[in-house]
Amino acid sequence: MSSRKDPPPSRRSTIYDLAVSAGVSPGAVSSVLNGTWKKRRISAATAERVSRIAAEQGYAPNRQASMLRRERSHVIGMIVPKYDNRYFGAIAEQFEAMARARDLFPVITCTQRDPALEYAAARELVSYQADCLVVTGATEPDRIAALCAGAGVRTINLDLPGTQAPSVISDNYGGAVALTELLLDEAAGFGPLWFVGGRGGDHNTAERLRGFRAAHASRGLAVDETRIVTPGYAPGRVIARLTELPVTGPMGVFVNSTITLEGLVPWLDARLGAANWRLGCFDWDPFAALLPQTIGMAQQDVGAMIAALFSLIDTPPNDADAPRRIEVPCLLRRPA
Amino acid sequence: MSSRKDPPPSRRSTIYDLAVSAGVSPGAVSSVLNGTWKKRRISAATAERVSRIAAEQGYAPNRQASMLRRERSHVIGMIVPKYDNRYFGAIAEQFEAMARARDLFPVITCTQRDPALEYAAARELVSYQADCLVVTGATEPDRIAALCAGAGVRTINLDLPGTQAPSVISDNYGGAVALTELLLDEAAGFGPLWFVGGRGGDHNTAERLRGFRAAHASRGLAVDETRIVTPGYAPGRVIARLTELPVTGPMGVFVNSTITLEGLVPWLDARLGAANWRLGCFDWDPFAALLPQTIGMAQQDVGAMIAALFSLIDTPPNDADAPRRIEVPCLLRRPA
DNA sequence: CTCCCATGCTCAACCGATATAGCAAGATTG
DNA sequence: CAATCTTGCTATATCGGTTGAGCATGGGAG
Repeated sequence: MSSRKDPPPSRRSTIYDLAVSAGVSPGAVSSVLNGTWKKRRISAATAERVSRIAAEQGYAPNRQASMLRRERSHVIGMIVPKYDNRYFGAIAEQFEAMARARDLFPVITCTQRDPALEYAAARELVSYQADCLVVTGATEPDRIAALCAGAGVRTINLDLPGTQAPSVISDNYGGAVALTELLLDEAAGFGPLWFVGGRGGDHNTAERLRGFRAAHASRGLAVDETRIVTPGYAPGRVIARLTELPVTGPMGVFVNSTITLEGLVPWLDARLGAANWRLGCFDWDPFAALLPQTIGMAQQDVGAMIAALFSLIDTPPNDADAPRRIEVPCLLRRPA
Repeated sequence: MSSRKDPPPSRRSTIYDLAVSAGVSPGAVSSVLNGTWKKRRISAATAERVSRIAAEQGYAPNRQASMLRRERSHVIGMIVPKYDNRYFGAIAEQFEAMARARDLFPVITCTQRDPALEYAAARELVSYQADCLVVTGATEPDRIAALCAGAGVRTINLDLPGTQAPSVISDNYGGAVALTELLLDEAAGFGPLWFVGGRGGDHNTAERLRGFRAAHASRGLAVDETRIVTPGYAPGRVIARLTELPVTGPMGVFVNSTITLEGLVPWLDARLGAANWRLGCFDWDPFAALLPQTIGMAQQDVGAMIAALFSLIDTPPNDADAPRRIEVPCLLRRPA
């Protein structure tokens, strides 16, 4: 029959309830449920009985109490700017999966590219006793690193590097060289290349621009400096700047993010006609890859980046004075 | 000079440290920092002094300790299937933003469309004492609702409805009617429409199919049952099924998700040629909207859905026996 | 001058799990 | 048969905030 009505339905059960049901002490219950029972010399029979009763009552341990007492919380935090593109989406998904595989509890929070929110979110995650915080694409990673250092929380930067903590980033330079060379090959008839999107001060944009220039230099080609347009990633700002410039005729464009591309495509189609421009984009999107103008996309290797990230997390930071920087090569994707 | 070396750098400071620094009791510090100091008759002067010292020492409260003692944790959990499309990305972002605006701590976890992981993640969030759990696009929402009911945690279903808890979903029927009518208008020359993607048993697919049929019926058109292909959302399975069918000539396709579409586009382009097919898609993606074959997209109104979700969260569930279902109209988007 | 109340705090008992120290009973050894 | 070891547990302090109860002090009323 249904013995489902026995436990008080209002409050969730604790190890004390289980202890009463099982006729043992709360300490014994605790050690059974957290797997330390062999070390604590609880008999297999008792362990089995307690586990069974816990399962029957649908017991779920109170992590707050557990974390309060334990040394490490097993929470691993991540802040991420947005979920509106495949790159950060993949980062979040794979980070979660790898964290779970290590029995860590991942807490990801999205900061909307807002520096104040980035900092506030980092504070929150410190309050939640995260053992480690992964700072993704942050505008001021070092400020967050300082905050966490004060609280004894490890930080690792992802996507954009910092100087106070180890960083895992893409080889933006190499990816940009490859993408630029592809554009120079395939969009040769579309005039000197444009470089569109990103912030000038931003490390990734600077590196990609360096690659863009290097690819030109290696072919003895000059870069048209008036065609470098980096007023930010937001399409609105990019288009506003482009509108001020004499944009006519065929265009070959190195687009610095899918976010920028999203607004750029309809604008260029309207301005030039669909046949009169070609693009290469840093970052990959499956539908953007299918656009007739797309020549190639530099896909950041999220799998390798997250693997590198966890290799840093797993190995203790033996030299505090030399924050490492790991650069992961990009994958150049071309339409099928 | 730098008084930064005074506190022990190893451990983070607690209210007890602050109490010593400020010359008051830990209880007073607590009430100052959590805003209950007026009610507890702490003087403004003391409150200010304590706050200042806390800020100076970079104090961050231990949420675990706080949650352990408090009645409500202020944690609000969400499980979400994937981050690889705009729909769930927008859901996650807007959920976070609204939760934060209410001073709740959102914890979102991604379950990879895996029923076992959905259940495990829900258990975890119960262990983290979430006050409320939002179950998004779950295959077995009622199983999770039962789990949470046993622990006294409220649940609300999102995207896919359940019977044990209130649900906020799109008006899939209405959206499908509108999208089908658009296809019947604009892809009239492409033969009887196909309906591709989704699981037959899935509530959303069933509703969209109902809308698809209704739009045909209202024009006196017959639906070709052999052209309804719903072996799941994964492009691989859809293409495998299509490959068995006599797919030739022009096609007009109602695509049941951007995930399906992602694999379908290159396949149809290769099979039919880019000019010989048209699509309407349930769910929106900015780049998919730019494909030359796209006639329209039914965009689920995430803003309205999340608003409805929080209206349910904010209002107590007065009638436990009648779980409400809120259906939010979709937005029909057409290429510019 | 006493009574009463408001003010501004302190005290201490929690919340639930963890971990160290230790106790009782039986098995083994000399 | 005492001494020692092993087994299988219990008792309890602790993690860091929170919160109801309560204790001084000072001002005003009677």
